[in-house]
Amino acid sequence: MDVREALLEAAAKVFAELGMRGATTKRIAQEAGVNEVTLFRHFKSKDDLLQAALEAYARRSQARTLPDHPAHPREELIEWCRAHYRDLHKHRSLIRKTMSEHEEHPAHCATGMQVSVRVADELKRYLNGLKDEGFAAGTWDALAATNMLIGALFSDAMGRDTMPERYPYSMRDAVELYVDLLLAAIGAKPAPRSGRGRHA
Amino acid sequence: MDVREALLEAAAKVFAELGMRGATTKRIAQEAGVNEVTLFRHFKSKDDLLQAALEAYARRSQARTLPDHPAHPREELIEWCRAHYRDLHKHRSLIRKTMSEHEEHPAHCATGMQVSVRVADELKRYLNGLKDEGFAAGTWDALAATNMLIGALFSDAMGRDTMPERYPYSMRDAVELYVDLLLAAIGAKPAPRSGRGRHA
DNA sequence: TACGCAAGCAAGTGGTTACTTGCATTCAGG
DNA sequence: CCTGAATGCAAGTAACCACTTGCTTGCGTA
Repeated sequence: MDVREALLEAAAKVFAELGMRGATTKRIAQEAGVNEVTLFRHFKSKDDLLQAALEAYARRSQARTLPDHPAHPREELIEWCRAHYRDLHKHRSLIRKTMSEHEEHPAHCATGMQVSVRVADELKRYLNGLKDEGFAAGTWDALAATNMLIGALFSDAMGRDTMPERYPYSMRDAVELYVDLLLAAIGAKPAPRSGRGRHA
Repeated sequence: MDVREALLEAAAKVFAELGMRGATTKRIAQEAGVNEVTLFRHFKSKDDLLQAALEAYARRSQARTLPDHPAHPREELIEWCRAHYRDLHKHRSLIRKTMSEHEEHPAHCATGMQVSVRVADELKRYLNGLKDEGFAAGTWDALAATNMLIGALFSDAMGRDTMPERYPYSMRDAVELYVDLLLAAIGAKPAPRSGRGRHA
């Protein structure tokens, strides 16, 4: 079923550009290189197609993992955040459109947001690990710290093109800046200066 | 010109619900309690009306100010962030729609984003003041810290209804949690415990 | 009273939308 | 060679869209 696959991909792309209302069946079919009628032979409605496309997107973006036991917090966090940031930035249009569908198509919205929820869970687990294994002192809330870091990455990835004046530093620097601020916030030791940055 | 005012308000409301494509002239006129033709007598096109409505929104949300010279950083920040968070949460639908218009209507998007840019400027100024006047030690980047705190507030306000599982704590607690994390991040003294929280 | 302005109303225009129908084409497998 | 499934194509339907036109109505003011 190559056609079905092409339609899902085309739907996601056109949806990212034009949103739910703007993504017409005609345009999606064109993008997929098939006849509009074929679209309706594979999916019973436009809504059905978009839902499937967003589910495929959510399934495709598998969870990036952080180590079960922290060893080099700064390096590990930076590498993970960089990967997460790349995903956010790459799919920023789709994410923006998905969020804005919350009022009219809550199901579509929820499907797209699954990714963020999984990502946040993973980071929270890791930060709790930092606390448990003595890498960070103090009485901070792991969930709040998680949401703060993910929120910084998210806002940066969403706002960098819509408000460039707010983000004069590079995307690469951004991740390090946020991670270092977070590490300071949770009272993390300045890191046992070992093999620095060996990230993709 | 009471009708014009009503149309601007109605346009913003309907746009927040349905987005640019969903906000039909018929629906906006209905919401404003006037005839659809009247809409076109006041604005030369739907695009024109929406642009004016977003400009009115941006103008209306005047800048909240932080003190020129910090005295009680924690209290001042919490009060200011609470006000900012309230605005974000109140207008979250409109903000989401505005952001998602970036590809198709960059002008509308830019107009709506002005608010955020002004808010970020104000916070950055204040954080630099904290550094200059010895309230916070260390070598942190004021812009990154600004974007981190605003990003946390923004993501929370946008995500609280679309991803409730990520935000089990109350909106009120959220602001304090983020502010305290930021203060720790920038090495702020735990505050000269004076007259606590006297916020609206 | 007469004028002019703002608004309402009914109708229409030309275009687009999601989705359907009927029929012709291609092509792989028995 | 025949069958059946997947696709293309042309056309059509009923609804909706932004926007226009022509005419009427109400109201303040000169």
